Amino acid sequence: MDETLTDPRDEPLPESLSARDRFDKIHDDMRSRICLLEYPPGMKLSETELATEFGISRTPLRRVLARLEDEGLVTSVHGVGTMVTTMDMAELAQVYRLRKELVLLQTSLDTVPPSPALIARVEQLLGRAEALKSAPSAKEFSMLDRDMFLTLLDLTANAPLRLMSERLYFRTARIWLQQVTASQIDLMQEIEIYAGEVQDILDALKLGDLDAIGHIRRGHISLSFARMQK
Amino acid sequence: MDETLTDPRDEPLPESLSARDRFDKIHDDMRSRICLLEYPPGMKLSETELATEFGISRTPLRRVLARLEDEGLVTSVHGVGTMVTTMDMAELAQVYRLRKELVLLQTSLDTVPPSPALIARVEQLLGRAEALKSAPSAKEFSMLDRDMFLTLLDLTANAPLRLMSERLYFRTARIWLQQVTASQIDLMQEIEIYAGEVQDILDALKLGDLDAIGHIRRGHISLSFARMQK
DNA sequence: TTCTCGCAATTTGTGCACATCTTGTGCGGT
DNA sequence: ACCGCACAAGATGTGCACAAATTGCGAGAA
Repeated sequence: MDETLTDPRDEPLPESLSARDRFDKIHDDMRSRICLLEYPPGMKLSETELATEFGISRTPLRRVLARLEDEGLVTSVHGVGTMVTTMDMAELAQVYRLRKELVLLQTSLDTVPPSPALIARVEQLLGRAEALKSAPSAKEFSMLDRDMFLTLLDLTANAPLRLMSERLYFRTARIWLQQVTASQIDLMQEIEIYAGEVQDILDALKLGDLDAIGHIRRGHISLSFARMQK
Repeated sequence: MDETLTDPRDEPLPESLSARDRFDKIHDDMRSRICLLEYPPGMKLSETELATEFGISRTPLRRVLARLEDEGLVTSVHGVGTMVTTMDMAELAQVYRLRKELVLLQTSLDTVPPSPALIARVEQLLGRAEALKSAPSAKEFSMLDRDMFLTLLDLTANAPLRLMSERLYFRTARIWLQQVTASQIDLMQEIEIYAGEVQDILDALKLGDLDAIGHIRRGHISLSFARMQK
């Protein structure tokens, strides 16, 4: 691995953020790394290494790890280490069953009518989905799915629902990506199906039929999990 | 306030728990204090005072506060302090609307048939409810409602659903208690209604009709919130 | 009197050294 | 050769001192 002590990715880090902003940034970064399998399940994370990499001390980094542990992405054991969690099928099934229900609530509870800006964002996402057909990439696909999820989350104004849905999503996203990477799912087929789903959602958005969106997504989650199990 | 430096309540604390157990114990304790209005909304909490009271240093206590902040029970601001959060009606309404939906899932998603032990526990709770009629106490009522909630949570085996429902419950319980204490709700009336609800739930439990329980509870949550608003 | 500026007190956030716990390894006995 | 125990290495957990940030108070000028 490389020798850079400062964060080597993205922005050159504006060097003066509030403590809270620093925390959020590092948390999102770590979560992203875990969900994109940069830190695969079972991997041991070193507090001191991560601290020096982010240019902070162990104390604030431990707060990030504590939150990731609350979210179920890592587990820390005294004297042993901090490991990225894994998930068995039974646990995964529980999360998927719950997500299937919550996705309906996302388009029926405290909904906000889709703004033109939101529709434009989905159109952009559709473009990315179409582009993936000619250049398949599991990681790009995963990022697209994440952006799509976060975009559609704006359809509900119910803050607790948004928070819980987000946590559940980030809990399972990496497992799905892992299955794809292990070729247990045919990537090209998934992309085709996904592009079709985005198109359907976009049509429903333009019609303002939020209920339809909920059921489209529910069906997609259900089938996606079914394909994972086979 | 008194001068005791060690935890004055419950057990004499077995003095040697694992770090994780200590954390959980202090967290549950703090959450309980907040939900029973011992620490009312807006109250400023002192890290150093709490640390000395629990007989630990600020470092592990800060971890507890961080988790409570994640759960939305307190907020910490650099240079200002840590305050117990308050909730406006709009936010409260969002949580209640979501809880109304989740309570249905609790008796329809990954359900486990009610064990005789669980039924016996509910029968005990019914006894407590009846006893409250002759000796009304807002705090006792709140603790009864909490125990009832946690007991019925055993009807679902879906771990993520259990976790989320629990967090949402502890988020609103104190606000409800606050309204009762402020006499904006007639305590005696609430107890009567509640005892009736427990009886209905018990009957449904004995029949194994979980779906009925979901709708009984949903109705109760809905009406309870309606009475709060008036 | 009133407004403004600045300092001091208080509180949370951070860095670092040390305590505690687990695990692997190697030595010695059987 | 094998089993067991003790110790060392390395990880997380804790305590403490200091840094950073906000707020309130008070002195001084207009």
